Amino acid sequence: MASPTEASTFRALKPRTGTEPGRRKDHDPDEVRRRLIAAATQCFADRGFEGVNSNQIARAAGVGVGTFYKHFGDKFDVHQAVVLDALEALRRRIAHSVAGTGGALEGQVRDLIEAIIGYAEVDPARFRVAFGPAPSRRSSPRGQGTQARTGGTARAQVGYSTRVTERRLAELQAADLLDPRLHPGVAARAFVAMQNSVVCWWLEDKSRATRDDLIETLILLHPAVAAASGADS
Amino acid sequence: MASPTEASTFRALKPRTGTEPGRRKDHDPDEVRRRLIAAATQCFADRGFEGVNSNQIARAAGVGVGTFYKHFGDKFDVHQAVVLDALEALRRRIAHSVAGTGGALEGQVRDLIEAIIGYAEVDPARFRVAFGPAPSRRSSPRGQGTQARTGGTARAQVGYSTRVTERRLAELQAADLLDPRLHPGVAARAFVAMQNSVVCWWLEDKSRATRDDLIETLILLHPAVAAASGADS
Amino acid sequence: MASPTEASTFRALKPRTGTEPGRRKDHDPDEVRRRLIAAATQCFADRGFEGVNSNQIARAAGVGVGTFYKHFGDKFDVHQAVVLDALEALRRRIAHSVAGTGGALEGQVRDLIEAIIGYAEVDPARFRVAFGPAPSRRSSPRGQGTQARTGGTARAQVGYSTRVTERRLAELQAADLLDPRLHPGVAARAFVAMQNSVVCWWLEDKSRATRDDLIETLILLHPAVAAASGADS
Amino acid sequence: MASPTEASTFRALKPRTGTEPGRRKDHDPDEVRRRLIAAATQCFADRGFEGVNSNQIARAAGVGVGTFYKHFGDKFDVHQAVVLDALEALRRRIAHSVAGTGGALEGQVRDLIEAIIGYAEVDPARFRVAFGPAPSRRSSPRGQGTQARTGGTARAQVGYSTRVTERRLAELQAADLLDPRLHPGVAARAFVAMQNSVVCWWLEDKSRATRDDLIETLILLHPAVAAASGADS
DNA sequence: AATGAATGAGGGTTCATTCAT
DNA sequence: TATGAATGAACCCTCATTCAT
Repeated sequence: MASPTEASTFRALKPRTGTEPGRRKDHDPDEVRRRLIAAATQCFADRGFEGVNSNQIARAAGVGVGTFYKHFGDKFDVHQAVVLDALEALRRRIAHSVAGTGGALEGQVRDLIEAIIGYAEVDPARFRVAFGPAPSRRSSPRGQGTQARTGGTARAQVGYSTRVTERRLAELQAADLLDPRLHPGVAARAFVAMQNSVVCWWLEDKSRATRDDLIETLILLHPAVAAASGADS
Repeated sequence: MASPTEASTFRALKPRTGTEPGRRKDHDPDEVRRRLIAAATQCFADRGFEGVNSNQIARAAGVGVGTFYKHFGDKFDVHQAVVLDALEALRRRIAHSVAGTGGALEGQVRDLIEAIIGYAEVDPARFRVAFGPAPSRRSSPRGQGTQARTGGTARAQVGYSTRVTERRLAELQAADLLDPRLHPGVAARAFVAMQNSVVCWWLEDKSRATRDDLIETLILLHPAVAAASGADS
Repeated sequence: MASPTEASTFRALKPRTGTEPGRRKDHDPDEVRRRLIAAATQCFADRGFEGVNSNQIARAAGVGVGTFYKHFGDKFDVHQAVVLDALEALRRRIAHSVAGTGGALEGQVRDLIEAIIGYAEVDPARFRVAFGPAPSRRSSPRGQGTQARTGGTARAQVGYSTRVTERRLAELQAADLLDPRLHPGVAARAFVAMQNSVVCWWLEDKSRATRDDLIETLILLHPAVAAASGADS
Repeated sequence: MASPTEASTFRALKPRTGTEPGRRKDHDPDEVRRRLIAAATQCFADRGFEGVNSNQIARAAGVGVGTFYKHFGDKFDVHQAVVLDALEALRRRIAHSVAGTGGALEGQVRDLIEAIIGYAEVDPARFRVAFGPAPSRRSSPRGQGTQARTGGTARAQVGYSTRVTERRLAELQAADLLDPRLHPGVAARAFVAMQNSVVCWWLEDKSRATRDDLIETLILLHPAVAAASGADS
């Protein structure tokens, strides 16, 4: 009866397409979303954007693939979400940190950089995913052939910080506190790139430089300090 | 400068096999390799690293897929080769350009940056491929399971320029010409990142800033200028 | 005509549960079922049977997926229901239309065809769904492995009209009013196929032929007319 | 040495992504294509268009999936190819068959129908696939929402026969040999639909009618015969 | 040496179906 | 009773890689 032969009959009946569904584990509707984002962050940080796939992220979040696609259009979408979350968290941290500071320019810059590095230390995985190299949306599956280079995600990622910095530099320039030869747009982009690159690199192996080396160096290279005019530096 | 040690960084560039004298332009293995690299550069520039595959590169080079694999282990290998070639070309350009310059520090920096931008303008596709965001080697396929983050290619790419810059900064610091708070390793990395990011961004749309804005800003932000000590700046 | 036997062909049309008197328009199970069928009809007409899924139909009907499965086993079931409803509506229309007609054979055929086309014009979406190409039940999922070709739905769809027509033709043949070489079964099937095909084609773009062209042609090709014996045509 | 531990090391080396390739089984480049078409024909005939997938077709043809996609864009493409091949084969058969016939209209029609049925008998699988219900291209994977209804394949399938028939009928009408009330476009479409439907139905179970019943009935219902004008019929 | 047809693992995505609420 | 979040098998298709020619 319980012969192997019968066992195979059993197997033939089991498949029940439609699969084992919905034992609710959680109740909060976007608790799942959060779990997915967290899982994705960890996966991206560990194995790189290209090194993970949607199934793995879903599994890591403890949900089915389908659930992943209920929440995000694709892998790029989750990445985007990670970036946006990180940006918001960082923004809050900066706002909070700079809040008190009043006058000294270098003090402000120091606060900013301390905030950034503080955030990177508190949540290194998220920092690296959000501010490390941006994934480029594979031009298009079955698509026609648009330019790929650094997809829209990158924009969002770097765009915000860049714009804020650019505006600040322009103000300083208008107030004659900054070398007029400095182009705010270029400088802003430059600073964001250096900051992201350097902090991610440091996170990979903190023994590469001390926290202070990092901070002091970034301060010295921040456009507002590096190109400050007047009797400053 | 062109010491044997440094030369070794540029592995396998033109093995210079004995075929030289009677080379039939089309079947010279070197020629094929060059065609493959050129095709890859164009493909990567046009559709992004992720947007192309080895077959397409082979086709673009006018050779069979098999031939591609005779010359390169995979897509990453060609990319590596593009980077190496670009690095060598840039190194030559810089060497040539800076050669004459003797004294003024800022003058040297200016020459360096002019050389970089000059190169970017002369061969923008190659510049963007070599100095734009580095491809990350997908961990799983054929891979052993290592950390993915910015693969070995990135190292090579950014490593050389970084090391050179770092050494230069250390020298300046030793000569008391640079703020001692600046960490040469961090600063070097920061400068290379900003330079790559900013120039690639500019190449995408040159109307974003004038050539001069770019140059002046990069000079001002170069560690050697930004953190120069003494009555200089 | 409306004998109990025939009525049984139309299974489950409006179970007429006891809820009738105090029915809250929105929660009457019958009302829900109707809404689902209407939504399905529209979806199928718009995007094709393969182009829609059960969730979309449920959403279009303004109910949850679960509710869909309370009423129908799957997509094929709703399609079946649409067909059955259409068949019933068409049957009523024909019954009504032909009712008065007494003698002339061609007159009867004309009435029949006018009724069909009239119905197609009144409710083109339903006509196309019910009488256009029948969906074929995918064999594997949940399926046992039977031959797929034109699933059971098709049977119902075409079967009724065909049987009625076949019987009618057999009668005419018995009365010596029809060419004896004509095989009623084949002819009935042929007529139903041509009628469905032609009317659906016309509905896609009515400028393809005038309504009259359609009617006259279908009459001429109706077996009872085409193969009429005697001094008729 | 040959401990279980080591075995697992082995396993880790084995996968060799890239898979067992290219032992050439055949040499003719489009022998493979033919095999794929034949396999597809059989699969479609057996399990319906929706009942098969590209992997199954590939396997049935004794090739890998990749090879399938080398030859056809997707499942619809093979189906198209089957249709086109069938159309061509049928066209040749008809051309050959009707060649000799000179005068009598009914004789021509009989030859045509005999040819069609002859073809259906010789290659029933192909006939059913090519002239049975056409697959409708799933509006679009990830697409926007175009009208789906009977895709382009159907067009090709039915279009050719229809156009030929239509032209023929128009000629007869011009020659006053056909009832002027008959609309050639409608009639042609009607005939093709009835013929396809009836022959496919018959092929499913030949005991449904004799070969002769089929032929005689189709002749009687062919527009050129059914609506012949003059003292003919 | 060069070729390119062939390969199949694996990625992205859909959807019929269930069941806790 | 109605809901709809959750599920994962199954689908389509790509592409790195091999090897017979």
